[in-house]
Amino acid sequence: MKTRDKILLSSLDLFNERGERNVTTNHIAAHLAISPGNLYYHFRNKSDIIYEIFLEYEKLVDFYLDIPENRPITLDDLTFYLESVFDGLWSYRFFHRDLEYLLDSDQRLRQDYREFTNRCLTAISRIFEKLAEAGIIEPQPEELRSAMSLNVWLVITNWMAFLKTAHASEASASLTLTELKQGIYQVLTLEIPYLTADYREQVMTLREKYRPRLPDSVDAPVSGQGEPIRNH
Amino acid sequence: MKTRDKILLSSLDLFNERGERNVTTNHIAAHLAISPGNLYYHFRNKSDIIYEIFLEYEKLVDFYLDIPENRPITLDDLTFYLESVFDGLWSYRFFHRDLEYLLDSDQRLRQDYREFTNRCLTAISRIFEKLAEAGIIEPQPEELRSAMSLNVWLVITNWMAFLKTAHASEASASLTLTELKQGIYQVLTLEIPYLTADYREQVMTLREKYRPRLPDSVDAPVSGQGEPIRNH
DNA sequence: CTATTATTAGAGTATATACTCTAGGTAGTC
DNA sequence: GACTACCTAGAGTATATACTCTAATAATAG
Repeated sequence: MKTRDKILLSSLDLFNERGERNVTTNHIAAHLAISPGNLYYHFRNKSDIIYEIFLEYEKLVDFYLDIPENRPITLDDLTFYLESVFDGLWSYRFFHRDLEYLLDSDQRLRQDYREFTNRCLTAISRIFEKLAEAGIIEPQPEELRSAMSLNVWLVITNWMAFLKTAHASEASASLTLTELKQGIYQVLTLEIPYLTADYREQVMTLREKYRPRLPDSVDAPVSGQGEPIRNH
Repeated sequence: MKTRDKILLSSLDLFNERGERNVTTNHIAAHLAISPGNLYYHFRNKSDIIYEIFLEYEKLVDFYLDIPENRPITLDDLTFYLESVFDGLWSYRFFHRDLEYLLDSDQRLRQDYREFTNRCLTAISRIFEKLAEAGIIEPQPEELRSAMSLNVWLVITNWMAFLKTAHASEASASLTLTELKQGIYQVLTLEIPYLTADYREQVMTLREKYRPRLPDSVDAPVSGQGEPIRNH
């Protein structure tokens, strides 16, 4: 594998694991056992590395969110969208964590991310439209649909961050797939009221699959003392 | 005003304006025209400053979210909660921006924030319950109510961040009150399906007040080139 | 084989950052 | 007036960070 690609991969891993803020170019080079000079031969600066990683992320999500226009949408499609998007979020989770800083540091990224967001919002809205066409949800006026899409976007893009903050320890290792996928549960919660009678059962069953098990519950009552603090 | 309090105020201002990451203790001291030594006489380190600011924030929100248990809840109460919470978010907006990093750097903060989140979720859930008791929304089973509360929390706490990313320029000055309050519009969108016939009109009218004006619309189509980039 | 280009090492640098240390002032109190 | 507790200045420091520079080594083309 090309050094350039190794740099991108390692950077992504380290960013995800420790947060972009805590990962320096020297760390990346050290992790790959290459020299800083070598790293800077392949990338002009840290921003460029991040930008290229974003392009990959963007491509991945755009690929997942390609809505077929020649056939009706199914519940399987919906499941696929949700699973894929959360997988993508997981793979590039560092990105949303430091988003504001990253956008402030790179105007290209800001511009591209803006357009990316708009594409996603459009896609979500289109999915709602097609779900309605398929008789899975009731059709909604454009204005409501776009407000709902925005809410879906907010829940999706911030679910990971919420999970991290809800945890008693900073170790990302403690994040379980169950918790991650509980994001799907939350998104489906948004759709419940709009389900048609025909599909209500099916979607509720689907949602149930992602329901958090009690011991993991993040919003459990805190009447007790909570876990004791470790590793401080 | 005591130097200690001036430090807290200036820090909050600078953090909000430029982001915690971009504000050093030296900046804070310089901004107040005091020496770094002076600053460190009053605070052991940067984390302590942030922690105290969080305590203020926490107190403010806890105060706002005090649910009266001796009388039914009204639509005015709901408006007050929403307005207050968004005002609070605005005043301490730096906090949610760098939340993950801050929690990773300070275990006290992590623990407190966890409990704070849980109190807020409980309060939101309680508001839903009382809205149902007041006949404003249909009563919902506990499980749905808590999932909905979590969604409300996600929308509220991340609305500001979304706005910032949706903007073409990094200048926070460009954030308008209209946009900020559009967060309320988004939250009320979540409640629409649950409104009772009796109150539907009223709530929809309330929501309409926060509806974004078209020129400011953040999710406007991007078919054009978008605004030209300035100040880069 | 040679000339050119691509890649790499690794020492080095300018700047920044969180924080320390010492010495000195100020305000109140007996 | 002297003692004490509080407050402040400002120079200084250890460490980190993003990035540069030079020289050497591989790879490739003709």
